[in-house]
Amino acid sequence: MSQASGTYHHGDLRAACLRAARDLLEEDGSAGLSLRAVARRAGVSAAAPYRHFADREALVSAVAAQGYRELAGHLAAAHPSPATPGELAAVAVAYVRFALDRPALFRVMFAEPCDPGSEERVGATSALAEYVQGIVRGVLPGADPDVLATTVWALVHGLAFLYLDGKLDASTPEAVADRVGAAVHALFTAQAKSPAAVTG
Amino acid sequence: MSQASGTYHHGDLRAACLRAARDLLEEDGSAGLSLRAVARRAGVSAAAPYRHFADREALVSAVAAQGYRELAGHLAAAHPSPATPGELAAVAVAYVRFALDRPALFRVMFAEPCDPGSEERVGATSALAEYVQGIVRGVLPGADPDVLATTVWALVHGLAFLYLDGKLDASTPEAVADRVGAAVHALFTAQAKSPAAVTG
DNA sequence: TGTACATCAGTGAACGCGCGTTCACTGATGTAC
DNA sequence: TGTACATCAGTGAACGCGCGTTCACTGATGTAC
Repeated sequence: MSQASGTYHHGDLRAACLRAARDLLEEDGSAGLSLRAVARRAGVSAAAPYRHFADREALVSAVAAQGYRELAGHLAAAHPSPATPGELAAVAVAYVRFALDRPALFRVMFAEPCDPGSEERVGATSALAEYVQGIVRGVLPGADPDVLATTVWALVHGLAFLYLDGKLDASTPEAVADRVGAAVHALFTAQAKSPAAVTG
Repeated sequence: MSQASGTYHHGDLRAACLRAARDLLEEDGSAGLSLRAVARRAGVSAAAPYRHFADREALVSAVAAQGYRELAGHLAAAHPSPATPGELAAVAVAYVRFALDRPALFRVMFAEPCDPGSEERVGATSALAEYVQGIVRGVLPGADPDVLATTVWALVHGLAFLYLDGKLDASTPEAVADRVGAAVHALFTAQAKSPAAVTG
């Protein structure tokens, strides 16, 4: 991914643009994410990115899609196939950590209604949704996986945003992990005892 | 608020600007929210808004603060002082409805880390946080209100975003209310049975 | 009640800026013979 | 192996645009005497 070996003229400009976009995002926020700024940072003329992206929108969608794939990778790394609430909590913590470590990217990923014109982006988001659903199905086979999966996702997603907005204390990784873990456990405790509460 | 009675030259331009900003937001998304567009829509010269807002940032913060106050009002209207999980669920549904009815405003409210320079905005957000905490304290006096309040808030907030992003079916108000209510009940069922799951 | 004056909300022209996008071009790469 | 040619990634100049913001101004309002 970062080898930049297959160079034509300049190198792999498409990858260089995506990298530049990621850097700009974390430095200046989404407002700084312009095609011209990306070209400047990649050391290339303003028109060069048009060889690889149809327009600004396409660049943004590609960045978001990359973010979705990275997020899925991080979740899998936290636990490849969680089967208990505790293991699922570890995945939840990884989700929130991802948001805290790449705040601007995370915001771009969820800032706009998903542009249905970007196949790459649509595919990446639905893959993530199915992945979350699969995890929940593994942890709690009895419940309606669709309903419960979105409930868990909502909880974790909401925690991520509240941390990002400074509403919760994110000063230490431990504090974050404790709170996220406790929240997930609370939900699954309820499910184990009375699944009808969510499925009914 | 919308009486526009105390007119000087043009009317209450400050209120007119806020209204124009709200309209633009829902029509064009946050990208369309420029000072010039607001002035145009209010039927006034491009420089006029500067009599009421220091800069664009101030206008955006004022819009967000107005949103926070409106949201608090909607929650209170759903139930003035919820004391049971069922009543709290009604408030949660109102929260999600607010987001679905004013998607662009909701996104502006939570799009950026709260600018600490805007007293109005900071005040409105912390008032909302305390309000949520107060509700949870009323519903479940035994638990640690801070921890549980943020957990509930996160769940509802996350549901709002997933609906906004089209990840959940928002086609009928009933479907939304059912899912939101079920999610809140799940969390509180767990709390009633084993509060240590969240507080510990 | 009438006049003189201070206040200040809104005007309109102008500034410099960075943006997205286009265009004819250049020059390195890869291919056919 | 060497030459001719097609391809196409990247150039650089240019376009028109809307933006935020400033400035000297105008003219209605409200106040002091």
